[in-house]
Amino acid sequence: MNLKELSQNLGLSQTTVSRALNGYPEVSPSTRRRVEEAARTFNYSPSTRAKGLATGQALAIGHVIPLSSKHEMVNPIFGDFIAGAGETYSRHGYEMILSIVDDASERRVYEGLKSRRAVDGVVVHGPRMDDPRIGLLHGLDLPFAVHGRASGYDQPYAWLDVNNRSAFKRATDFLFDLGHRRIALVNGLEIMDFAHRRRDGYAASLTDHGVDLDPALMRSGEMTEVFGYECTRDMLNSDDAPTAILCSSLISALGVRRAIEEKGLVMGKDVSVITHDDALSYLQNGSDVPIFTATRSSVREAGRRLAEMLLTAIANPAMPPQTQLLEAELMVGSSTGPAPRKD
Amino acid sequence: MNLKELSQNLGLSQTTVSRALNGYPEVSPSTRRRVEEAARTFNYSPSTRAKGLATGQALAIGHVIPLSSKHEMVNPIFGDFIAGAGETYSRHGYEMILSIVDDASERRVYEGLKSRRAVDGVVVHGPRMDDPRIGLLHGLDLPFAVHGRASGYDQPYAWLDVNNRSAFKRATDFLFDLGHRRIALVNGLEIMDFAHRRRDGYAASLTDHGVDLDPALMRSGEMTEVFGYECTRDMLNSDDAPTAILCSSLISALGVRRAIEEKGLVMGKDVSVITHDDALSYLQNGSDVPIFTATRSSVREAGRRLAEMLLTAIANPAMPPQTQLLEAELMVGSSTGPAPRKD
DNA sequence: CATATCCCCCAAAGCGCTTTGGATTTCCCT
DNA sequence: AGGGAAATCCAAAGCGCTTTGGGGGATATG
Repeated sequence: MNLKELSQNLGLSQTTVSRALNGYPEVSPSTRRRVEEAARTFNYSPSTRAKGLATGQALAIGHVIPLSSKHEMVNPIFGDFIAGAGETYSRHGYEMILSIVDDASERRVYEGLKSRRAVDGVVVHGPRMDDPRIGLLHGLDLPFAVHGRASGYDQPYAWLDVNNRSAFKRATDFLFDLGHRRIALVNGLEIMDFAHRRRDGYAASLTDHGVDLDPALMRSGEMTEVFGYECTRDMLNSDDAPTAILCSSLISALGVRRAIEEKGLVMGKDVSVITHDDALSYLQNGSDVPIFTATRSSVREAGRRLAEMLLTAIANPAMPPQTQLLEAELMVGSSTGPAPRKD
Repeated sequence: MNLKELSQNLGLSQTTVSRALNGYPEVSPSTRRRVEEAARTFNYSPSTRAKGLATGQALAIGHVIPLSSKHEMVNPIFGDFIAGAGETYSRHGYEMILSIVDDASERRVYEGLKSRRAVDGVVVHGPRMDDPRIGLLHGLDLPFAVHGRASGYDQPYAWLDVNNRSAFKRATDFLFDLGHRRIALVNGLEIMDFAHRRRDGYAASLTDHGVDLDPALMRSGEMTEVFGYECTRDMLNSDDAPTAILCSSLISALGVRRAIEEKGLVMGKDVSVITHDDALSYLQNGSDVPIFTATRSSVREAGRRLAEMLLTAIANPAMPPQTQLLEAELMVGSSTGPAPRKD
C-alpha cells in the first residue's frame, strides 16, 4: 500500500492524505480522522526512502564501531550503549544504522555515510587521545556526538562523558582514607581517552597524598578477565605487593578477584579492590549488596542521553555544541576494607 | 555532488554516467574510465535513498534485538554477532539497521520495517520455543534468517544454529567418562530454544548412562555471573553435591568457579566444570591453554555466515531456505578431571 | 447582494537515481 | 558507395513521497 493507492481509496488527493497524516493544519478534523483510520486499517506507513528523498532528511543516525584490527575486540560496553541509544531513536522515529569498521577504513566510512546521504548524524565511539575523527567530521560538516572525549582537540564539539578523572581520584582517595598506600591501577589501553583520564585521576590522588607513582603498579591493556588476573597475580607475587587495586572494568575485576583468592588472600581484607562499573545488563555487580566497591555509571543511560543530544543538535543546527559530564557514584561494596597492618 | 552535477561536469547524460558507474556494457571503455575517475575526484557516491527508490531495493538488513522487558538484559553475545554480520554486509554493500525492541512491540516493528520498505530482509535473534516471529515473518513475506531455531515450528525456514544438543551431550558424556555421576546443569532460561536443546543433550547423556534426572541439579536462569555463583554455592552446600557442573555461558562459569573456590575446593580436581564458550572477543577463555574445558563455537563466525545466507536468499528468492548446523568443538582445559573418589 | 476571507482541497513539480525506448554515429561487408 | 549491424549515447518516465501555488465553496462583512 502506498500513498497513491491510499488516496485513491479515500477519494482524496495525495496532498491531502499526506498532510492529514503529517499533522498539517490545512485539513479538516473529520477528513483527518477518516484518513488516519484508513491508514491504520490498510497498514500504511510511508516509505522511508521516498520520504527521505523528498524531505532531504535521512531519519537515521549512524553508529560507527571501530574494531581494532590488532585486537579484533568488540567493546563489551557496546551492546548496552546501543540499547540505550536505540530507545531514544525509536521514540523519535529515527533509524539506527551500524557500521563495523576496522580502524584503517574509518575515514572512508564516514565520508561514505555523508556522501550517500545515508544518515543525519553520527555517534563516535571509543575516542582515543587526539582522535583524528573529530577533525574529520568537522570537515565533513556532518553532525556528530562523541561518547567520551578526545583530549587534545580544542574546538568545541558535542560530547557526553563520565567524569573519569574525578571518579578515579575519588576512588583512590577513598583507599587512602582506609589507610592504603600501595595502590595499583589495572587500567584499559591508555591510548583510549577514558583510560588516560582515569590514570590522571589516580595519579592526582597519589600526588595529593605524597606517594610517588610506581610503574610496577600501573598496568594497562585490553580489559579482559585474563588481563586482570595476570596483572594481579604478578603484582601480588612481588616483594612489595599492593594492598589495594583500582580496576577499570568489572570484567577485569573478576580476574583480579580470582588472582587474589588463588593466592589464598581475602578480597576486602588482605587486598581491597575498587572497579569501575558500567552497569552492563549482563554483568551485574552483585544482586542487592554490591560485591565490588565501584565507581558506577550506567552506559545505557549514557546512550539514551547522547542520542537525545545528537537529535536536538540536528534539529537546531545553529545551537552551539552541547556537552554533558556525568559523575559516577561511588558504591561501597564488600571488596574494600582497612589496609592490613604490617606485622 | 549528485548524478546530475557529475554528468554535467563530464558533458555526458545522467544515463551514461549511471551506466558507466554500474558496470553496464553500453558504454565505451574510455568514457567509463573517464567517468570513474571523475567520480573519484569529486567524491561522488549515489544517494542510497534515491537508488533504493529507483530500484526497489533497500540495500539494508534489519536486526531486531529483543529486549526482554522483564530482565532489561542485552544479550552479551550480541556485540560479537553483529560484528560478524557487519563484515559480510559491508563486503556486499549492504547497510545494517538495528532496532532495539521490547518483546511486546516486536510484531509492530517487523510490520513497520516491511511496510516502510526499510530493509530487504531481517535477522531474527534469540528465538524462543515456538517463537511466533517465524510465522509472522512468513506471513509478512519478508525474507529472514534465524540465529538459532524455534522448535515447534515445522515449516522450512532459513536458520543457522550451533548443534547445542550434541555439544551438551558430548560434554556430559565426557564427564561420565571421567567417572562423574552427579552432574549439574547451570543453564540459560529454558524458554530460549538454545537452552532447551542443551538441556535435551544433557538429559540424553544422563539417560544413556542410566542416571536419573535430579531437579535439584538442574538450574535455569539469566546467565549472569551472580547466577552461576548462587546456583553453585547452593548445590555445593547440599548433602549430595555434584562433582561436575555443566554451564551454559562463560560469564556464569566465572561465577561457578568463584563459588567452588570460595568453598575451598579446587576446580578440575574437586569439582569439574565444562562451559559453553561463544568465543566472545572480550571474554577469552584463557590465553593459550583454555582455563575452562568448553564446547566452543564462535558467535562472530555465526554472524558472518548467517548474513551471507540471508543475502543469497534475497538474491535468489526461488531457492528453498538454507540451514546450517555448526558443531561446537570440545576444548579440554584445566577445569575438568577425574571424579574424586569417595572415601 | 456583492465582495473579501477562510477553509479545504488539488495538480504538478521536484528529490536523485535507474531504465526503457530511441536516436545518432561508427564500422564492416559486399 | 550503400546497407545493416554494433556501438554509444541521450531524453524522459517513473520510484513514493513532500510541498508550492493555486482554486473553488462556504462563511462573514459591508
